Order: sequence, then structure tokens, then C-alpha cells
Amino acid sequence: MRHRLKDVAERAGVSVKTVSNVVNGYQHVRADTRARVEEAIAELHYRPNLSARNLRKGRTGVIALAVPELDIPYFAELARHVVTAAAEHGWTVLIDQTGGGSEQERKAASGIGDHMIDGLILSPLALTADDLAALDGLPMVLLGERVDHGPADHVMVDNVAAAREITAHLVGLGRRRIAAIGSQRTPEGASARLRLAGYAAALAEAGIAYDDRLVAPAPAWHRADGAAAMRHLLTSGVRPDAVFCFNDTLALGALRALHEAGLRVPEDVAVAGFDDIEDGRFSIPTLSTVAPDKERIARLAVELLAGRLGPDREAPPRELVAPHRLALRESA
Amino acid sequence: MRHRLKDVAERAGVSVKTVSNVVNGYQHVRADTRARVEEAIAELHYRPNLSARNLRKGRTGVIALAVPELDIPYFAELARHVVTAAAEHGWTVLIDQTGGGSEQERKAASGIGDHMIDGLILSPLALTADDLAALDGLPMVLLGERVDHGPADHVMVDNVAAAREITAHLVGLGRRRIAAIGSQRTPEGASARLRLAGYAAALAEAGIAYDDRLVAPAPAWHRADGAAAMRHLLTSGVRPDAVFCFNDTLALGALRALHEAGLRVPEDVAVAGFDDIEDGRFSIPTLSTVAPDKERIARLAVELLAGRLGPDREAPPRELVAPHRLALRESA
DNA sequence: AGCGTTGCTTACAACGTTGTAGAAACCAGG
DNA sequence: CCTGGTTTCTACAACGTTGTAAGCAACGCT
Repeated sequence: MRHRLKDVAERAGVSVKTVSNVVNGYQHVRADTRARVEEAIAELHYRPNLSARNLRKGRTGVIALAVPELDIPYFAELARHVVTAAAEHGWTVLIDQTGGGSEQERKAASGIGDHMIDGLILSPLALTADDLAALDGLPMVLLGERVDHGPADHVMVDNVAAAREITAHLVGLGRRRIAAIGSQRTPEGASARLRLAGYAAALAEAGIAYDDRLVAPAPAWHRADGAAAMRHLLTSGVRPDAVFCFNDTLALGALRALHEAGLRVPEDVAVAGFDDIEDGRFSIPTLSTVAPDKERIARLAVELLAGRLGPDREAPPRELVAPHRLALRESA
Repeated sequence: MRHRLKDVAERAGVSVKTVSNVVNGYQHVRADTRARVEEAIAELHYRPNLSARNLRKGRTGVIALAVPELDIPYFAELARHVVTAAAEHGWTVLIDQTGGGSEQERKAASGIGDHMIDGLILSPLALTADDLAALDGLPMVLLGERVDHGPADHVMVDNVAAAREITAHLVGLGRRRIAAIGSQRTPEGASARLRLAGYAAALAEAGIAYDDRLVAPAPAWHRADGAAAMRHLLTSGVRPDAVFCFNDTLALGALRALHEAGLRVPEDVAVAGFDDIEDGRFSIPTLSTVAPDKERIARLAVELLAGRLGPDREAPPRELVAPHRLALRESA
């Protein structure tokens, strides 16, 4: 049913290696031989066995992308860009869901592939420097916050600056009681810490006192968490006139909670998010947010990985910052 | 750097095959031998080379999931469930984006794997029966509409019934000028045709005349298309008092357009969708929709595939229908 | 003691491919 | 028609793994 080089070779009356040469476009093959082989290939519907090729070559042509959750729109959108960018390098992308657990992430990084993949683009939540050091073997590019002094390449946005800018925008609207939603105490919360720092910096610059009661934690960054946090803020007696949510899904949840409380956005409370996901362009009201250049992030990550697999094999870890901008819409 | 069975064998003072037996949990290995081998494995950080194993076994442990677009929430949510279900069978999932083009889909089905994958779960938009017949080799499960008389297993929801139910619900609310958004004339629009049929059936049952002007086409099923279609309906002079959108993203776009037009949902216009994506639970207003059991769909698909790869290798094509229910919320 | 049985281990070949090295065919120039 | 240099093709080995079959102890039974 499934044919091998050998079958094609017999049919074309040449050696196995000659067929291999035709398949791989090797140049020294006479035109008529090539034609005969190609005919045989077509007739038998021959397709190379990638496992065998990989075994022989030590390369698989597959890279993995490991993200915490696929149905968080930010990661889905990012995944699309990574797939596109990787395709330009002739790679297939194996998309992996880590669930954000350090165990899962370690497994993704060390386990997935074991010779099944050439490299890994990992968006870590829980991974520590120790975990990374233990991996070593696999060429890897990390997305998001720096795992301090990890040995891997890195693509990130300037979270602190971005958070500062969007908070400053809220200040510029005349808001003074600006809440933040999404803080996290856990070690996984690297992004949360940086965005909180940016938020605090903007307040400080504006001479607004940092008020602990205005900072709402969120165990995860889903819509439900945003809604819950917002409800908590509203019932706790601190009446914010603006909220900076650490990502867009939190913000969409917050919008929902404000709506249920009968408050108008942005008149009563301005809302800002982070990520610029598709939903935010159609929500009611549309969402003002930080727009990281996801396409660029994906492209940079793929390119770093390409470097690691090629000429820059032994280069020192590099760290690239992708640009971001503010996408100001109705909510703030 | 990377070690092989042979290295472990030498270190443990046993044969290569014995190490292989330990790795694969073969039973006839003396406890002390096993211990020695395991120690050697640990010391060398040995990990099997999957390419070699696959070559030998003819199985890769990877299945592919090919969907049109990853950042359509429905597919992202589905992907998550598939990954979860596949993990229970010990499979890794290679997620592929076809973009909905028939060329791409054919490539996904025939090309991706070529011995890289054991099977394929494909959500086809454009694939014809001919395309499928040409593939043959790869065990495959299709999601969504039947490609007529294709030879592959199939998991679907009863689109006609579901569409009829949700439309009947709109009728039950007392609406009479019920629009539909999302019709498609192209061959890709199999889902669109079925949902339109369900819509028409519900109208007929209620004795409401089918009005062509109330049926708005949508080239794709994105939020922007839904918004555009809704705007078109509103400006064309046919004032609907309800809209059934053929998926949730269309519906979210429609909500947005209605909001911009100053119309209230559901008071002025009731809105219903299809898919039950996460967004719809937090939109303003929350979205009434058809909720296909995505978790079940994923599980059935994986199980069918498992069957094809195992005992039911030669079974005739099966067709399973996953249940759905109405998720009635604020918008209708 | 001889026999079969059971438990443990091993050598060998094979999976389908490609790199290496070299053989065969071809070509031009004398 | 030989020489030397290409071009074109081929045999062989290897990538790392596992299935097969067979070897070797040690055991219990007659």
C-alpha cells in the first residue's frame, strides 16, 4: 500500500540512491533518468517516510509551540502568527498546551519531542531558571517575561513601559481612583508583577498615591476572574473611576460586571486592557488596550530559533523586545 | 551529548536489548538488572529517539488536528478538548491551520504527516469527496458536515435540528420578522446551508413566510462579517425583530452593529448565535446560542480515530452525532 | 542423572532513508 | 583508440530502535 524508495527504484530500473537523489533535487541526474524516476514516483504515489529521514538526518522539520492555554485568545492569535512564520522556514508547528503547570511545562520542554522536534518556542508561566538549566539540549526560545538569567533566547514586550503608558493614559483622562485587576502573588505571576510595577510607576509620576485596596488579584486571567474582581472592587466600597486590567479577557469580564452593576463605561468607569485581542474590537464598548505586535513577536521568535538551529548555534542568549502601541477605543 | 541505548547498555554492562526491555517495561528482567539499567539511564539522562522508534514500529504517537483557523474561538476551544482527549490515549496532537482553502486542506490531509502522524482529525470546509478519495491511506475522522459519501468517519451535530430549535425559540418569544446572518452560496458553505434549512423549517412550522431580504450572506464568519451583515439589514429597510446568526462570532458582530445603531437587545431585536463560545457568556448582553457538546465531539473524534488505528481498521465509515442544547441567556 | 520448563538475557536483522566513496559511463583532445 | 576529467550512477553502511529466535541458567520432576 505504502511504497518505499526501493519500490520506486525497481519500477524505474535504477538504484535506490538515484531515486533518493531525484527526490532531494540532487543535480547530477540525467534528464531522462530523472523523468523515468519521476514517473515511477507519480505512479506509485510515493511519499518519503519522514521518520526514516529524520532518523538519518537528525532533524525533524517540526518545531513545537507550547502555550498555557489555547483558548485564551491571545495565545490562539499568537499561535496563528507562529504557524505562519514557521511555514516560511519550511517548519511544521506542533502546538502544545501546558496548562501553565510547571510540571507540564517541563514535560513540554524536555518531553514532547525527544528527537521529534528540532526546537521549542515556549511561553512559560511557571518555569524556573533551574528547570531551564536542566533542559539544555533542546534549542529554545522563550516568550514573555525573562526567567532570570536563564540560558535561553527571549522575546518579550516591555511590560513595565506598556503598563505605565496605558495607566498614564487613564490619568490623562482625568481619572484619579485607578484600580488594577490581575495582580498575582504566585511565582507564576511574572507578567502580573511587571504590569503592576508599570501601573505603580505611572501613578507615582502623576502624584497619585498607590492604594492597596484598588489592586485586585485574579487567580487566572479569564473573563470570569475579571468579572469577579470587578464585582469585588465595586462592593468593597472603594469606588474606582478607572480600571487597568492586566489582560483583555480580564477587561471583558470587568466590562460585564460593570454593566451588571449599572455603571457606564467609560463615563463612570474607564476600562483598559492589555493584549489587543480580536474580541476587544467588537465588545460593547470597544476596548482600549495595549497592543503588542504579535506578528512581530512570532516572527522574532521563529527567527531566533532558526538562528539557534543554524549559524548561531553557540551564540550567547539573546533578548529581543517587540514593539507595542496603545489601541485607544471607546472604553477609555 | 545525547545518549543512545548502546551507551546505557555499556554503562550497565548488559545488552542493548535488555536496556530496551527495561525502557519498555518488558516483564522478564531481573530486579537487580533492572535497577542497574535504570541507574545508568538516570546518570546519562537517556531519552529514547522517537524517530528511530517510530521507524521501527511504524507508529508515531502523533495525531494531527487540522482546522480552518485557530483564532476562531470555536476551533480553539475544540482544539483544547481534542488535545485533552488525545492525551488520554497517549497521543500528542499536531495542530494545523488550513485557512479553509481546499489546497491547504488537501496538503494537511496528505502532506503533513507522511509517516509523521498516525491519523488526522480534519475539520474541512472546502474538501470534496474526490479529494478525500485520493487520500485513502491515512486514518481520518472528519468534523462537521458530511462530505457526501466520503469514505471517512464522521462526527457532527445535527445542524438542521439545532438551527430549527433556536429559531423556534425566537418564534416563541413572539418575533415574526426573524433575520438570518451567515448564508453562503459557495461550496464551502455546507454548515451554512444546513443551518439555513433549519431556520427555514422553523419558520415554515410557525407559518411565517420566508423572506429573502431577511437572509444576509456573510463571506466569512468573523465578527466583522456579522457586524457588516447586520448593518446591511438595518439600512435595507427590512426591520427585523430578531436575528439568528449562524455562529457566535457573527452574533457578537451583530450585537455590536445593533449597539451602534442605538437598538436594544433583546427588546428591539433578539439575537441568537451558534457554537456557545466563551465570549458569549460575558458579552453585553450575554448571548443565547446553540451549544454543541464540544467536549463530546472531541472525545468521539479521538475515539473513532483510535478505533481506526486499532481493531476497527477496516470497519465501514461510521457517523456519530454529538448532542447539542440551547443555552438561553440575555440576548434572546 | 536426565528431562522439560521457566526465567532471563542476548545476537541479529530489519524499519526507510541518506552520506560516502567509488565504479561506470561519457566526453573531449591528442 | 587511448588518456584524463567530468558526469552519472551505484553498493554499502549507518542513523537508533525493537521483534524474533535462540541461548543459557536454574529449577522441579520423574
